[in-house]
Amino acid sequence: MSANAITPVILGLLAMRPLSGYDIKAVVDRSTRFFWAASYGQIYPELRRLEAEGLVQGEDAPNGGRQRRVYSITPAGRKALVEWLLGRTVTIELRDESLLRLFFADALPKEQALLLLEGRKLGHEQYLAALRAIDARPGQDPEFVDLVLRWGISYNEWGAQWCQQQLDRLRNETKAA
Amino acid sequence: MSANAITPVILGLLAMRPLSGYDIKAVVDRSTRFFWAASYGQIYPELRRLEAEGLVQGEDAPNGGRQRRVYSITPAGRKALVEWLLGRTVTIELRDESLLRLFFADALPKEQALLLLEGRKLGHEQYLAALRAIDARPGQDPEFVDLVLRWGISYNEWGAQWCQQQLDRLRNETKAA
DNA sequence: TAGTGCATGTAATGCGTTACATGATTTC
DNA sequence: GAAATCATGTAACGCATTACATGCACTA
Repeated sequence: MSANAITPVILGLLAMRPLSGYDIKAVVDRSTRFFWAASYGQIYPELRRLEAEGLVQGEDAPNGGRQRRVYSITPAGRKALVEWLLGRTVTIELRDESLLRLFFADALPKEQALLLLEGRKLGHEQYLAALRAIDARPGQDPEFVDLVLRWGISYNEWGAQWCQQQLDRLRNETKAA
Repeated sequence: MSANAITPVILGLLAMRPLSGYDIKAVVDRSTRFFWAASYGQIYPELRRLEAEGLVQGEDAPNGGRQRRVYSITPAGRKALVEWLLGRTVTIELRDESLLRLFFADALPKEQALLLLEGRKLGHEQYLAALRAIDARPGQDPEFVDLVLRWGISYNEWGAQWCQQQLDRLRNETKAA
């Protein structure tokens, strides 16, 4: 399997149930997008490539006159998915602009630098609200899908708390000095 | 300032001290790389562009016969940096392959799925070791640079603990069932 | 004198996003 | 009948990484 970034996403989602390219995009936008995004420009060509490799199989399933092609995973596709799941992890990339700002915040007066920390805290809280809205259906999802959602919630709770702690610490230092 | 991804990194680092393109790459590889990477292919062209815009200023500073050009930030560059620092944050992207695996781990037998969680925990612990090695010089760095390093350490501590908690929980559930 | 580190730079490549085009169906 | 949603697909664009090219200086 010569993979690119969405390959495992497609195989992983199709391993749960058959989906069209459109469906895949919609599911990604509600789930993995938080740590792994995807666009049509990747999905459709990749579905065709995976079908040519025999890892997925497409079937025309129009809704009335509206064309629609639904893909299922093949046994070979399942095998490729498991191999990827058990292979060695490489990518743990974090691209966090708010953290970058914090890193350079010494260029600001202390007051304004603390504002950046408050902004970051707010970001975590908003993210948290979005994830909790998704969490409205307990027990609906497969166990590990749910686990990752919990991760997102815990991470943002932790992140907001961390910001608050640092705000308290830095404000005390300022006062003490 | 028409900015791309490394623009603020360059301005931010030059606000601390003058550096060559080579230096910038080296500093990034030891610091921001954990949440914001950079390559020569970005740095050198961008330095020239920023110089043309008057945000940085280069000066030839050869080491013997070895050419070398050191850049400093200009007042206009400092202004642009502060604007970026106070502007609105957008990018909070997480691209975490280990999380993606966890998300699809229902495709594996429970035993192997738990192995993924253990692998993630190990990843956090290794990351932690790398960050603690950097932490060997307390008080050497500017306050907020240090803050971000602390963030990295706390984040990985939290992440490893979270993995352990989930491992305990999932193992108990399996036993109870 | 061979290898490593300092130092700059570009061309090719790969990749993903954005924007656009098309058209049917459902909903208000 | 307009707007939103379903549905597929591609071309252009932007951007960053990789690989390569060059050459000096130090050190083992």
